[in-house]
Amino acid sequence: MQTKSNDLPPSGIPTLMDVAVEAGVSLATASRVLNGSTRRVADSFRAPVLVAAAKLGYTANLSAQATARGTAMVIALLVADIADPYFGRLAAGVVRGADEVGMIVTISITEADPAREIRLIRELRGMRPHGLILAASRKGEMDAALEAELEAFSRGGGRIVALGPGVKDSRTVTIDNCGGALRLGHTLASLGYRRAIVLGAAKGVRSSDERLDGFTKGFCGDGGQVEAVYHGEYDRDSGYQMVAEAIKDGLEAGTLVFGASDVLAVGALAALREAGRSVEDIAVAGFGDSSVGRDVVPSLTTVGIPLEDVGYQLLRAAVDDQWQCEVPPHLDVVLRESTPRRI
Amino acid sequence: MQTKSNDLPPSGIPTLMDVAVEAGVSLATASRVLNGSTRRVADSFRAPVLVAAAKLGYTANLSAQATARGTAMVIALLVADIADPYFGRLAAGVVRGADEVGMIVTISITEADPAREIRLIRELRGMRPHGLILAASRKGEMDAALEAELEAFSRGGGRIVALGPGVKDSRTVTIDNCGGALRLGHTLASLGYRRAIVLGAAKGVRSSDERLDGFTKGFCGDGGQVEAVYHGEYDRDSGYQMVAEAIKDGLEAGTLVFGASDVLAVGALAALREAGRSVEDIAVAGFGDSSVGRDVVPSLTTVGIPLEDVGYQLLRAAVDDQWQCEVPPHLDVVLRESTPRRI
DNA sequence: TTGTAGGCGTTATCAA
DNA sequence: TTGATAACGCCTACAA
Repeated sequence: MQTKSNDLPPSGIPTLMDVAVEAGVSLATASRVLNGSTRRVADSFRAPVLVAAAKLGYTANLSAQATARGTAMVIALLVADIADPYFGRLAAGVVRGADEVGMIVTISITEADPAREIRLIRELRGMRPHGLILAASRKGEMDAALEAELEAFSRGGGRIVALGPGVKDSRTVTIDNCGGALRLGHTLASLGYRRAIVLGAAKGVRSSDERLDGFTKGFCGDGGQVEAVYHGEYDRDSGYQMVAEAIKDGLEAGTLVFGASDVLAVGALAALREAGRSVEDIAVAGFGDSSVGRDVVPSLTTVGIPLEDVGYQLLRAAVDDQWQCEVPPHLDVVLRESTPRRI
Repeated sequence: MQTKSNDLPPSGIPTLMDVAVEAGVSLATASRVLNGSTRRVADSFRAPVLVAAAKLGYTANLSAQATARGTAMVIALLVADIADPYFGRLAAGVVRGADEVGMIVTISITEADPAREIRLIRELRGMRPHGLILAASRKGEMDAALEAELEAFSRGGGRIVALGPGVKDSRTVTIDNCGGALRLGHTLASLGYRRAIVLGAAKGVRSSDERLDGFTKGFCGDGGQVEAVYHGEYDRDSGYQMVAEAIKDGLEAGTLVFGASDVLAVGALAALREAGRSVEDIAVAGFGDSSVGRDVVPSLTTVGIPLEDVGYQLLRAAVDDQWQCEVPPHLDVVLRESTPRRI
């Protein structure tokens, strides 16, 4: 039919060349009509190409496209643990946004291990992704090796987006931990609470520090007093332990327990229940509004984080050409049964 | 220093060529030592290449590699909703396995929408991924269009892995819903329960049907009796509604409520609590062992699914050359407070 | 064992 | 506007 003989894709998958031949146009023309180009092509050429592509079931080879363009339509997302619903919700927002702009999201798990994170970035870099989203909660300072790796990525034209400040060469999206916790402290003080103990992750974990600080500001600024600060890990058992210890230390009736994360608060609830102390006696509040807070008994007062929105913002930061730092989303206090009114 | 002048990577990112020049060897040699090849190269050549690569911070361009090889070191994972911890845990297993073999995982969300799923597969196909993992719970039969899309992928040399049977040209990994539910029914009957009502998702959702069937077999085979079957959605509110209705229909003391999923059971628990009925009166059991079951009060009896292992198996099925169907992992019954002994 | 050269599927430059 | 043709970065027969 044409000069070239192959009519059916020889190797299984039709290529742009197959389409061009089938449509009787040049490779360049086929490329222009099928894959976004600024240049216009006459309808008399455009139509047959479209027809041929549809008939052959053509799909652009993204790898080839990426090699030719020098960058792939890929966003690499790094989280600490995708089994954790916190990161799951975040990832959902990222993927939704990526879908809107025709990007593909790869996902990698750092396990909160800096060395691992570096290795992953190095591997990922090989894909020449359009953007790199760092959402693994980082403890402490940036490693020099990490910085070098990021610098290399950025020098290659990739965009770096970080959840939380402190990453060089990056656009940053923030969660207003401090503000949310402050409002929580304020609200609870206004409910009549005057004494509190607070539970955080290890010292130096930023989100924990911010939440503890914010809570303290809000609570104390309104007449409350923080009587003890415990540090552990961000997990349920740790919350349990810390409160068990607090009980041993002697916990006055009417005290409020604030956990810097919902899992901490849930652990606290369990410890209190086991010790036979009710919410009328010792109240509990958490942070994050993970789904468990709704189903636990008593249901948990907490601060909601619109994680999916945050994920979406992270993605926009990665793809928008003229992006500018938005104000972090407002975090709402969610009052439930675990903090009954005291006055 | 060499014939070619460029010593520093001109465009930002060093290429294999840069490494070869720096090391004073041919492109082919550099390729062989850096990127896996069966051929051996003398140490006197290997060393300088390694040094040069390290010095330049070389990373293979995965896209170029993929175009050259015709297939990318990528596994495309499709789930219904990554914000759902169920899929989150599954994804964690997939990613862990992928990491072991140096593969990258892309993640896409079907929202349980078949049309969307087809579109996604079509897009993904362009990446020439090594494998495609279909883990979005499918309701009903396979669409012909989907089948065509999968066939095209498979014809191009890609491997298809599905969670649950019914997908053509695919390797299948199964969750033993029926067996797990059967054991649960059996166990509860042996605890003294004799009457039950069961809560499922919509008729036709396979996992729900299997769990309901299995439970019924186990429970009735052991002297129990299923008195009513309710169908709704796989979510908490639906569980709440169905039980609220059941209460209206009249729920005898001593009855057991089995929800085909933990979220259903948690909703059931809430409805019972609101109606002032305790676990001593009406017991509840779920399926899946999602984390909420541990923290809810009373804690929830359920069947554990090792979802991360399942994810890992899915990945192995995608990458192992001589894979063979393994027996599905054993699901353990997890007895907790929501089903106190009746005898 | 090493190097040369052609090919992978696209894009982009530059004449026509 | 269209169409050759040279990149893009890498792999791999094939020849040395």
